[in-house]
Amino acid sequence: MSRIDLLRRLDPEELRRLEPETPIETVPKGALIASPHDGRHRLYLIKAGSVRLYKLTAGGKELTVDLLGAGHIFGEIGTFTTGSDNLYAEARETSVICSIDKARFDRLIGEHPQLALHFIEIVSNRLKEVEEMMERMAYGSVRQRLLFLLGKLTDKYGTALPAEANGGGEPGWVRLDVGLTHQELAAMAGSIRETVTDALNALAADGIVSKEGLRKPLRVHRERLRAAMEEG
DNA sequence: GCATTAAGTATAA
DNA sequence: TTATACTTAATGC
Repeated sequence: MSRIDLLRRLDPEELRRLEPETPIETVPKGALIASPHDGRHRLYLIKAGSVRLYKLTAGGKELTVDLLGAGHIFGEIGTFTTGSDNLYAEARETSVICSIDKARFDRLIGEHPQLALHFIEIVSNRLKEVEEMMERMAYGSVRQRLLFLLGKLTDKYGTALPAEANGGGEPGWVRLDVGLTHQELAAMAGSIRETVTDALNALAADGIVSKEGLRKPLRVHRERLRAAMEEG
């Protein structure tokens, strides 16, 4: 959702100057990077790896809100935020995270006003995406919601698969290498595991997705997925 | 192995 | 569609 590197617009010289001021740390898989309780109001930039953002539901369960990869940003500084409050951020794999505090962010914005515009752009895109999600969630069937979710995830994390890599040598497949269980997909799509299992199997029967194997990445056929979403 | 977790199925509500 | 429950498959210790 925020697949834009906030700082990429700075010239290399600026970045070098900023380097010593923005702590870069390597966090191991499974580590908590930020939580609502740590009181660390910072903006985080993912240099490498991937991060899962989640919040706790009333029932105490974790609800995955978003998955982020290299170049994405998240966090909250002062009154600016890239998402809702009460978010936990967990490293899904060993990741390199760089963070910036409010004072430094403010100064950066002062020195590079274009960064503020860029920041707004990122937040706007996110808002747009969330509204689209709400619409789908409210009016679509589980199949539709799942298609939408898979589409989003595929756009963000899909890696194109060469035609030869597939059984029939068919082109157009994309590998979706997110370690999400049916359980998690269900929570994200507002359904339950069993229904997602069925829906996913139905999609597989329709040739929209295909399984590489149990507990292996899913493959998604972008065009057919788009077409299936059109069908309402 | 044995326990734990994920996924697949079945059946009732 | 969802809830409940049971089976089967993988994975980690």
